[in-house]
Amino acid sequence: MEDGTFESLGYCGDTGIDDDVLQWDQRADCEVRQILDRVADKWSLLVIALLDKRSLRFTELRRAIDGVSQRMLTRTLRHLERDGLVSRTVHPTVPPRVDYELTPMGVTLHSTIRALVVWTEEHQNAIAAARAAYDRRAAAEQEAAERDEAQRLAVARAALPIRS
Amino acid sequence: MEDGTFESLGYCGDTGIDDDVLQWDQRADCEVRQILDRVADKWSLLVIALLDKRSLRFTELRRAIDGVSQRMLTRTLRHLERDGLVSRTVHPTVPPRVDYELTPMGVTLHSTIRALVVWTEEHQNAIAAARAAYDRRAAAEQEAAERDEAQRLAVARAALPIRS
DNA sequence: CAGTATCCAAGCAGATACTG
DNA sequence: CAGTATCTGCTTGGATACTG
Repeated sequence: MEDGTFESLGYCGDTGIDDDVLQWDQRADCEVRQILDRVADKWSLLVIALLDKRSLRFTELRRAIDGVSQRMLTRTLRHLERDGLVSRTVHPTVPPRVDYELTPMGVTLHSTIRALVVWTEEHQNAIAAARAAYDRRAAAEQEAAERDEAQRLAVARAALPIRS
Repeated sequence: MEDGTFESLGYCGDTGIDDDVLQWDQRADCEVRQILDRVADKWSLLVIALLDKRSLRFTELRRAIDGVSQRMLTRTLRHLERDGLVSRTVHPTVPPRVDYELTPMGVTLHSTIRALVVWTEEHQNAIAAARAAYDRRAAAEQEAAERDEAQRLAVARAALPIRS
């Protein structure tokens, strides 16, 4: 079984420093990181959103999500299950049937996430504008640099003796 | 210049389907994804948190964050700048001085993120417990499987004629 | 100081094949 | 059906060296 997530905490534990600004950054963040990593990965969010409406079977999720490979869906579900956000119920029938549903904690997480979604919806235009502006500036600079370069080259060539 | 983030949207655009559950999942998420990816990556969160208190110079950030390589810090800052969350001010002095600070939009994002941080702080115990429980169950199953295997092996060996 | 450029290793994620 | 196992390419991120 491939894994990860066990040793990947980085620096946690109590740092004796708490010097400057980094109070919650170091302390809280090492916890927050893991949750965020869970929340933010490509599929978790989709799964949580889907399961918020009703419990679903493995294949229903697979079909609903579209781009996901069964490997990734399995991994995602295992992680969510491990974190206590999703519960997994195996019905011992033939063929086997497995239902996934949000735990109460999973539901509260989903409503918290909604705040971020709302923020995003409210600001997506501003962000798109910012990006467009940034890219425009970058392109302009790029072009300017190329003009400069051409200039320098032309000057250098003119300064050299014509070689045959 | 290495990049990414430009072509990485996956399927966006209007899907004519809106069949089932996946209304906001497909539509909103393809926008939300990019923001979340920004918010969730290893360093962005730290940078935003640090800059929320006061504007900082490149090296101040570098020192404050500790584990970050200058390459990653630069990338992170460029991304945040492109999204209009952080502003970059170059003072044409010698040696050069560059200040980074949160834009108004960056500030609102930070307060939104706080909700997630709060959620995490409130639930981190529950999550830790869930993980411990999960790992315990997994370990137990693992062990059981190994006992079974040993059993089967012993039986198989007993059933075979003693060779030599 | 504040970067950019290049190289390289590790981990993530997809495709495929197999199983209870 | 609901997975696990394996192989592999590609992206991500760190280390290092160089520049305006």
